[in-house]
Amino acid sequence: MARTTKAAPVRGPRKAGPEATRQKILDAAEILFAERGFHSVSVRDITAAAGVDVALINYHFGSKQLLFETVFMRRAEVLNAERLRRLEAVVQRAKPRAPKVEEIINAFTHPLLDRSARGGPGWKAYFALIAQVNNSTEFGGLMMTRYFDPVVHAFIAALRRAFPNCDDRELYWSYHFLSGALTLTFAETGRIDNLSQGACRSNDLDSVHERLVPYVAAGFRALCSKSSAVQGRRPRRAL
Amino acid sequence: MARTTKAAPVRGPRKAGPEATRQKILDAAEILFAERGFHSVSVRDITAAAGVDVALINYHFGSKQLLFETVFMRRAEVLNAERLRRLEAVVQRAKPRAPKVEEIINAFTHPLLDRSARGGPGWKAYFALIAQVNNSTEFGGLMMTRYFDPVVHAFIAALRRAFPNCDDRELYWSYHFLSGALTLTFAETGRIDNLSQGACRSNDLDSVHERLVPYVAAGFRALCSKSSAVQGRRPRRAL
DNA sequence: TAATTAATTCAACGGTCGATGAAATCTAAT
DNA sequence: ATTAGATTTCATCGACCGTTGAATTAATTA
Repeated sequence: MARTTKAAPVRGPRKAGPEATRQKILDAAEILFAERGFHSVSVRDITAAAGVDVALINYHFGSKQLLFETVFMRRAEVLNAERLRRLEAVVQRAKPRAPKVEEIINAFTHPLLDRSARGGPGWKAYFALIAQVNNSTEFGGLMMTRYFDPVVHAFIAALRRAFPNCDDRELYWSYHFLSGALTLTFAETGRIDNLSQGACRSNDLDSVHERLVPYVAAGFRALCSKSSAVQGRRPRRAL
Repeated sequence: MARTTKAAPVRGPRKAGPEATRQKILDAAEILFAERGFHSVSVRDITAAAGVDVALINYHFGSKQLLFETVFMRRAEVLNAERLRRLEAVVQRAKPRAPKVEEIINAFTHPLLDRSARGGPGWKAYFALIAQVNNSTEFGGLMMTRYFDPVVHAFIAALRRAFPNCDDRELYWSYHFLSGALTLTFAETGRIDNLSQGACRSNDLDSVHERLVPYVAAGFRALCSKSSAVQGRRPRRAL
């Protein structure tokens, strides 16, 4: 099994070493999982791309599945820390009032879209992976909940104060729509490029963000503003 | 190879026959692909669930990949026909004015959400499959474009008349956000159930639809109404 | 330097994968 | 009933899967 002793070398930079191996495996796995999904990537694909021996995945991570979860977790912690920090900053700056909806949404989305746009290929692959996991019946509910629930709850709490008369269900469904729009953006499937015949580009994340924030903010306001938008909308004609 | 002669038996109901075999395979494949994804389902899984011999997948469909595309195509044609019909009806009824945005969106989404809610397990699985494909880097851009572009172009055209002064890019991005929100809904991952601690249920598609339409309509209006929402919003502070 | 442990390499395990050729069975037309 | 063709069954192909034990090398400690 993997290292059972001596937490970490705690030594300065070294020529190579086990930690470098771990990172090479994680980096290669991240990109391959993002491109082709968990099941269609073999451990031999990963170790070949990382330039290491096949046995090292099981030595360092225990199994292919645990490697997958390690990939997923690695960057989640970095992200969540910054998202909570930004959210807190926005809330403090607006006190004693609630922040604008756009500011709350931006605190939630900017740390993601900014890294996908400018964080390098590792981050780009990571978000493409998130897009797959979020929409998969197999992993979706469990893994996203495990790693991202705290930050989402903080996000919802901030919005709850911005819409004090709003039923929680409206907030949750509004978040659900934001989540779908955001993760499809991460996937960068190229579909919008085909559809618009080049007028829009999947990888132009700054353009997406510029539009996502007002779009979603308007959606939140439509559902969550005081007089519940859904209840008294119209005689509830058949869907 | 598969049937090369005699287009179809063109005979009344029969006890079994090759067409029944084809349908049993398609039904089993649809559910398994939706639950676990293309690569983690084996042809033996499918033929076992369908109660037929392994060799029949290659005999009737040529390969596992072609079976997948047949599953994808089978219900797409039915859907697109009804969506175009509904859109046309909405446009005709509103003449000479453009229909309300909500009506256009509803013509696009209702045929999908209604079947996912009340069409039986085959339809439910089919939409979960769509959710996976739409967000996958591997298949997303190509397959969605191949099978759904015509209806999306008709949908965009109707919205273009509802927002006559709107740049096409705003329309395409707005559609992109709708697509993401809609397909995450199809996935029914159970995430929103966890997040809301039961207040919202992934499988309550009527509640989602009630909220999706006004949410998305508000988003479209925010981006697409006359004075371009993005251009003159604010001094374009750094994202 | 010798002993100890961590890290890596190598070869192989049993199992499953998608696919297919040949034989058997069934159906339809003569 | 005979024949021809469509469909199904069966056995098996070579390739690849995730994982692991044993041997080897490198690093650390005594």
